[in-house]
Parts: sequence; structure tokens; C-alpha cells
Amino acid sequence: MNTTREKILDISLELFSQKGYSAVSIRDICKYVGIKESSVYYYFENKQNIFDVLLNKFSEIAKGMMAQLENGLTDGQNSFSDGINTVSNCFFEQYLMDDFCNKVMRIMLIEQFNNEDVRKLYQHWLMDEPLNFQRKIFSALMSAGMITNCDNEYLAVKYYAPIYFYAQKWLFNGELTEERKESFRIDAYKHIQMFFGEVGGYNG
Amino acid sequence: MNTTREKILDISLELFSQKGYSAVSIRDICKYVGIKESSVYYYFENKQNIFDVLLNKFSEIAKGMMAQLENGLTDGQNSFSDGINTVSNCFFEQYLMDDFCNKVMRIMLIEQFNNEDVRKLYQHWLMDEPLNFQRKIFSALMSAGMITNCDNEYLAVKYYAPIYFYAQKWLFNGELTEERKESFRIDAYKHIQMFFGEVGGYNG
Amino acid sequence: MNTTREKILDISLELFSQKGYSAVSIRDICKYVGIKESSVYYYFENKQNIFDVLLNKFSEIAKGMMAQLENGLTDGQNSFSDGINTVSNCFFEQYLMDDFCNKVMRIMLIEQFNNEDVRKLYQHWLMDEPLNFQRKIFSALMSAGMITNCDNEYLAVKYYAPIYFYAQKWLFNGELTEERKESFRIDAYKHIQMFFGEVGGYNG
Amino acid sequence: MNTTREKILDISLELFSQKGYSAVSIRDICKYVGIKESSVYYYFENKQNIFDVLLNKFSEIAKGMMAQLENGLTDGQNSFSDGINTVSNCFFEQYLMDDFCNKVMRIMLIEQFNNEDVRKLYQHWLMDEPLNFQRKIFSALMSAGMITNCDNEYLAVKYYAPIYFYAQKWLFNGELTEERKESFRIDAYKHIQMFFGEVGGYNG
DNA sequence: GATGAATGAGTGTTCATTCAT
DNA sequence: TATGAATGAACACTCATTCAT
Repeated sequence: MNTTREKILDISLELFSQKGYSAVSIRDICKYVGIKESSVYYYFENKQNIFDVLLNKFSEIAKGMMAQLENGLTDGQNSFSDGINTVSNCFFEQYLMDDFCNKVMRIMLIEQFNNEDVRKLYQHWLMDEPLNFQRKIFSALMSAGMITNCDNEYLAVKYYAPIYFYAQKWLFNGELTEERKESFRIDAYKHIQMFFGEVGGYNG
Repeated sequence: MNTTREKILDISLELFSQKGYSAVSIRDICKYVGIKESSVYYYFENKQNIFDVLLNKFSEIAKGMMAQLENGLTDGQNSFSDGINTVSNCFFEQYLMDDFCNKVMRIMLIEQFNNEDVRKLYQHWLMDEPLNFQRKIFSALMSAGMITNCDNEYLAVKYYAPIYFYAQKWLFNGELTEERKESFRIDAYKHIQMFFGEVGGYNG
Repeated sequence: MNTTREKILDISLELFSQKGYSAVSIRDICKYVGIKESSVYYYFENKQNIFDVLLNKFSEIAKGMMAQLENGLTDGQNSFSDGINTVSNCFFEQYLMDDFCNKVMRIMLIEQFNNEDVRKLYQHWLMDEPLNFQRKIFSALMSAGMITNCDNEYLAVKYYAPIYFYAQKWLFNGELTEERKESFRIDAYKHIQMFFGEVGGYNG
Repeated sequence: MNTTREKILDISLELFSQKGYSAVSIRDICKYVGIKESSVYYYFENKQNIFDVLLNKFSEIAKGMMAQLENGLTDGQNSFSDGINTVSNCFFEQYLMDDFCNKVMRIMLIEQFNNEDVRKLYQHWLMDEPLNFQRKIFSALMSAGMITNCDNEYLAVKYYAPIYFYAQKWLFNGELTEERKESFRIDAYKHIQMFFGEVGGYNG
């Protein structure tokens, strides 16, 4: 592969996720990559293009992730809690806390205000889609009679909002250390347990 | 009074809240205010100073708001739901949706990544303080026997996270129209009603 | 008198002598005087005018000084060494080391390169005139037979150059402290003594 | 070679030596070099950096010059006056009147008041070092019995002060024309001759 | 593949000065 | 006497981008 191109992407991702798009200059990127500024233009049309490539890559991954989650739903699981755990685990580890995804999410969080397209992506992948997916889960659980029928729109928010809140608290600022990841897991899993305790299904 | 100074602050607030600090130039501000760039320096030391003045003004307001909320708690209210409504109303209308506060919150949301101090402010005024205040409410309600004793840390998150989520969804991007405010109110008040329905106290 | 005007002059003199004309702003001056920048223009046409007033004042003083020195020459003195001492003392204490004169000399030293007029003043009052005066002294001493006839042009340089050198070393940079003044006096008077020891007249 | 870089240095040297550092703008330099302002930053970090490069280059040359002079002292010379002439010639032609060195000296002369480091350099290379070197010469001459023993500190000043004085008069202001150089040579060599005439050694 | 050289447009900031009050 | 308000011109510097090599 073209390692220089990859390096540019890697370092841009890292820097963008730390300081945001406009606060990172081509100079900064090149300094870390170890090339001259003009060389960037051999691989990318312009600065914006680097950014776009990163976001597109993320969109692909996110799309795959959501598909995988939906498949996970229908797969035969031994038990209800097995299903919940598999799904949550996947969403947490391979999405919110995945090195690449986490960085892109930070970028989107920062750039959503300068860039309408980014805002839509953020809204889509961090608010609407997870909520939507959660709604489907609850629908399934309701039709399976595993939880009592109710407004699953609100149920999804009730479930997802604390996770979103904890993610912002632990995962989207400062360095993504193992400690912070663990803090997130503790808070999030406790929430899930409490949630299903109330809602009724979380007993295996 | 010094209208030019006020104008600079107003327009800076507006522009900063739309595009973030560094994406707004002194030239931009002056174009809208109708003065020459050098005139800005008659009123403010430098660009950062404009920003600081806005944040300080917000901090003062936020401090006052939190004090007022705590006082509201101890004031004799006719009923429990009266109290909740007064507090929520104040927090929503005069804080999250107040023209000035809302714009500063957007600024903090944007700038928290470029600026450690701002991140702390954001964390303090939009996460820790509201959560903290909520915890106190639940403590009071518990000792009054109005809700069953339980982990009020988690209770506060359960209560506040959806509000935070709805705020991000409706109040912190795009234009703050009446429609969006109304959508927020509907979602938020529904959540509050459901919450106290479950928790036990919300029957007056 | 107009004390504000005097203050402006005093402080300008001080600051100009420390940093040079262009490195001192009207703002700087006003900060120390305790007035607003626009007020300066009530007393002076512009910044350059302050500078000119100071230089003119110095020129007057220097003119007076040289006249006084020449008079001192013809005054009946008890002895040769009395005459030399009176003249040197006056030139050192009331000229090179006088608070006002010393500061203007520093200014001229700094500004001679930006300003042709200043360079001429400097050349005149710190090189040509002292040399010229010294020449006259030696002429007088020669015709009085007190020193042997010789090239008094060179004699003047031989006499004055070390004084000029010591002045640059001790009096024209850093703060003009009593210690530095004393160092200058020691070096300069030693030179004078040695000089007249060789030349022949310095024995009373 | 990098002609543009050289041009920037050449022209900066010229302009700085005429008006001083702060009175010369990047715009000025670029106008003469024939490049756009931003191009300067391809070759130099900032304006100060241009200045520093010039001063460092001078320091190197001055160091070499002093070493060469000291070597010259110990080299076998046919006669005493040969030695003096070689040394003086070198100090005058390749130091005080050398195109590059002369300009840097003017810069130092101007900037010594704005810049403590420059003042130290000036003091070092135009006062202390030459004086020091001269002292060594006189020490050597004394131990060789070629001049009578005496206070060689003062002797050095007696020798160097007039040269310093003539240098300031002829070499450090206005344009450095051949006429002015010649005037300096005449005055300086006459002084040297007279000096050694008195001191005793100058007869070959 | 990569770079040396250059640039146009822009940024925040300083400063002497003006003028109505 | 003094100042509040404003400005035009300048300044050092940054940055994304271009293009011939």
C-alpha cells in the first residue's frame, strides 16, 4: 500500500481529533509525517479532501456496524441477557471506544458547528441511528412479550440518553485511556442493569 | 451607555456561537458592527478578551441561576409538582433556552476542544452542576419521604441525561426557533412526567 | 507653569533615553503621565514635536555650557591645574553627567542613525565642539609657553578620545548610577593627570 | 546556491545598518529583494531570525579575525614596525572597514540600546576585545624591552581610544566611501606613528 | 513520488493622529 | 484643559495552494 498516504490519514485523524479541523495546518500534519507540505497534494486534492476521506471511511464502518448489530439481533442467542450483552459490547467496544471511530466521533463533535454536513453525520450516527436501533430492539422485546408494551420511542431515549451522557463524560474529551474506558463501562453497564431491572426483562 | 461596546459583544456572541472562536475574524465582527478593525481595540484588549468577557458574563448569570434554583427549592410551594415545574421552567426558559445563555453554551460546546478552561466551564455548568443540583432535589424528596430511598447519583443521571440529550438535539444546533424550543419542551416535560410517574412522587 | 506639559517632557525624555524614539509610543508616555493619548496633542503638535523640544532645550544648554567654559578659560585662575580642574569638572558634572544632558545625549546616540539632523547635533556637541574647545585650550597653553608647541589638532584628540571612550563605557548605557559616575571620574581624571604629566604642564 | 536567501540577508544587512532593526519592515526588505512578503518565511523563521543570522555570521568572522591577529603577533616578522603595520592593517581593512563587518557594527551601534544582547556584543567586539588584544601586544613589547614598562591597561586605552574615536567619526555614519576610508586611514596611522614615537619603539 | 520555491489572501494587532465635546 | 471615540496605514506573520523540476 501507499504508506505515506496512510500516514497522512493517521496523523490527520489524530490531530483533527485533538484540535479540530481548522486548528490543524498542513504544516502540522507534514511535520509529524515527515514530508514537505507540497507532497500532500500528490495524495489529496486539498486539506478538505483528507477530512472527507476520513469521514467517508467512518461512515462505511458505522454502516457495517449497524448492519452487524441488526444481524446480531436476529441471531439465535441463548438468552435475553446474552443478546443485550453482545449488542452492548459490540456498540461500546467496536464503536464508541474503537480507536478510529472514537477519533472520528470527536472530530464530528468539534466540527458539527462549522460544517452542516458533519452536523448531519453526527446527528445521524450518534443520535438518530443508535436511538432507532434501540427502538427496534424494544419492539422485538415487546412482541416477544419480554417487556411490557409501552412507548418505545421514549424507552429508547431512556435507555440511550445516559449512555450518550456517559460517553460525552468519559470518552469524548482528554485522552482515551484504559481507566476512562473502564469508568465508562462501569457506569454504562450499571445503567443497563438498572434499566432492565425496572423494565422487567433483565433476569436471563 | 456604550452602545458600540455592546454591539461588539452582541455580534461576537452571535458569530462565535455560529462558527466558533477562531473561525470568526475581527474583520467579520467589525463588518457587522459597522466600525473599523482598529476601533475594536479601543474597547477590548484583544480578540480573546471579547471572548472572556462573554464567558465571564455567562458564569455570573449561571451562578445566579443556580443560586435562584436552590432558593426555589426551599421556598414554600403549594405542592410537589408546583416545585418541580417552577424549577424546570426556570432551568429551561432562563438557562437552556435563554438567548444569551444558549449562545454561550453553543460557544462552549464548540470551543471545549480548543480550550481547556472552556471545557471545564462546559463540564461544570452543563454537566456537573445540573447533576449536582438534581441530586440535592432527590435527597430532599427522599428525606421528605416523597420518593423511595435509592442511589440518588444514578437517579440524577436518569433524570438529567434525557434532558441533556434533548437539549443537544433541539437547542444546540441550527437556529433556535420557537418550533425547536417547543419540540424541546414537549420532549422534556413528557420525560419529566414519565420519570416522576415511575419514581412515585408526581401526583401532587 | 503648565505642569502637564513638563510632565510629558520629563517622561518622554526618560523613555526616549531608555528605548529610543520609535520604540516609545504615545501610549507609553501617557500611561506614565496619567493622561489620555489625545491630551498630548493639546500641548504638542505631534510626537516628533516632543522630541524636537527636548533637543532644542539641550542645544540651548550646551551652547551656554560651551560659552561658560570659554569664559572660564580667560578668568584669572590661581594656577594651571586649577584651570584644568575647573574646566574638566564643569564639562563632566554639568554636561556629560548632568541628568538632563546625559539623557539627551543617550537619545542622540540612539537616534543619530534614523535622523540626519540628530546625527549632526551629536557630531557637533559630542565630537566637534569638545575637540574644538580643547584645541583652543592647547593653543592658549602653547602661547603661554606652558606646554611645548606641537600639532594641537592631534593633541586635542589625544586628550579627548579617552574621555569620549570612558564616557561611552560608563555613562551612556545602563542606569547612570553613582558608582558608574565614580568609575568614570577615576578613569577620566587619571587620564588627565597622565596626559598633562607627559605633555608637561601638570605640576601646578 | 540559494540566491534568494543571500539576497534577503544582503539587503537586510544594508537596510538594518542604515535605519536600525525596527525601522525596517519585512515589506521594505521584500520590495528590494523582489519577492512577496510571505516568501521571506520560507527562508527565515521570522524577522528576528534574519537579524540573528547576520549577527552570528559577524561573531564568527570577528572570532576568526581576533585569532588571526594573535597568530600574527607570534609570527616571525622582520621588524617591530612590520608587526604593528600588519596587525593594524588587518584590523582596519578586514574588520573596521570591511563591507560586511562595518555594516554589522553600525547595526550593533544602533541596536545596542534596544537589545541587551547586542549591547554585550558591541561592548565585546568593539571595546573589550580590541583593548584586550592591545594590552597583550604591549605586554609582549614590554617583556621584549622594546617599550618601557608601564601601566599597560592605560596604554591600551591611550592607543585604542583615538582609533575608536576616528572610527566613529569617519566609518560609522553616512556612506562608507573611499574618501571617508582614506580620511580614517590618515588620521589613524598618524596617531599610531605619534603614539609609538612617544612610547619609544617605532623606529624599526 | 516528492520537493523547493513562491504566493495571495488573510489574521490579529499597534500606533499616531483627528475631532467633536 | 482634557477626553471619548474613531480611524487609516502599517506591521509581522500564517496558511493552503501551485507548479516546475
